[in-house]
Amino acid sequence: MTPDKPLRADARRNRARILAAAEEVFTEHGAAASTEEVAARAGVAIGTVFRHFPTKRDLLAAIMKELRRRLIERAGALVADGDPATAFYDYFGFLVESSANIGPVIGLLAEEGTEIEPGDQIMALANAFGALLEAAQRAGTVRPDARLDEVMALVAATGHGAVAGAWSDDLRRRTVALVTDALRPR
Amino acid sequence: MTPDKPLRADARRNRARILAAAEEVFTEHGAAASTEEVAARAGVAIGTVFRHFPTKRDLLAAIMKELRRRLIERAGALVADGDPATAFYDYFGFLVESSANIGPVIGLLAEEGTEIEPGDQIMALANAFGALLEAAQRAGTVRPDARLDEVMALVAATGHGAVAGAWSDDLRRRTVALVTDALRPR
DNA sequence: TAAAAATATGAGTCGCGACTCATCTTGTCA
DNA sequence: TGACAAGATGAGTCGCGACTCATATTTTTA
Repeated sequence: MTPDKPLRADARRNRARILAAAEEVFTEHGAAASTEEVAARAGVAIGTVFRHFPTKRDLLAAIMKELRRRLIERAGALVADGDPATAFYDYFGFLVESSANIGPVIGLLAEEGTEIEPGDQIMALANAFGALLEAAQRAGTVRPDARLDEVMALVAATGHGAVAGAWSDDLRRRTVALVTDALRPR
Repeated sequence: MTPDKPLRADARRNRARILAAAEEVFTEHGAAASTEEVAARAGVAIGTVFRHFPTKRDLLAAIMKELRRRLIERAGALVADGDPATAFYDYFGFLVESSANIGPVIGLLAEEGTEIEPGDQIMALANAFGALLEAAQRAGTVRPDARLDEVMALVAATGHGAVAGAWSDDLRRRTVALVTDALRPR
């Protein structure tokens, strides 16, 4: 992987700027924002954006990949040195909040129909989250019959709701509390 | 309200056809589907669509209004002659399933930024749902501290998740069960 | 039933946004 | 430092989809 020739210095810098700008722009205006705006925000000509990401989809995919990497990293950190009894719930809340970033992007991608990535990153995320879940179940803070797919569905749902519905911080907190309550043992 | 002159017979028929076609098309392909496709499906020229709904947004709004009307109607029916102990949960499930229709439409509308309707229909829905909630709380099947806004947030969340994530029927059922579990008294 | 009014038609306009390419600029390396 | 290749530039192309309007058709009404 990544045996690609090393980029020239300015190219590397521009690529990073574009990614950062794109994340901002798409988070603000949704994935329908124009590539031109990304270029402007990055302080770069539009041709440069297309040199690095031949397609708008490629650009979106790159952002998603980066976001997922961060999510997985965080999960890894929690697995390594979080308190098993609470790490799961911490991560749950973290994921829901992150959805505010991922949400709009996923939205359009889903609408456009095609799949983005050959799932190994998704698998990595699922594995990490699964580890947190099991640890919490062993620690007795999550009901033992809760399955990973259900829990992930809950995260996705709550995240989407938080994004689409523009919930207040307070409402989001209470809703997450209610949802995670469903996962606690009786 | 609606003091509008009576439409000509063919106009009334076409308007209905367009609405039906639009609901189908937007449900299938999301709100990004073209107006031309709606016209084709309705068996009508594109100009006719724009005569009835001067803007694509108007068309979407009309569909939303119709959907909401149905939701409210159903709630009213349940308030009138459902079992208070279970009607709330029935309606919860009904709403989540309906989201499969509403979801994509809401999505784009939210993304486009503007509000759709001066909320009285929303209020009517909230009131009806609130009545079901209170009845269930009196009947002791919903925890007394659950607030209406939280419950609506849960519905929205689960609905969105179900749409965006393309959950299987089974997964959706289990997830709804998990969520509604959070609402049962301990 | 014939004029008048309402409605339907669909080719055409317009703007926008993804993507290209001929040309210019800059980093790299001997 | 010079020359060459990698990269940057941005005006221009292309397609698509929302919306218009002159003309044709249908319903209504007197």
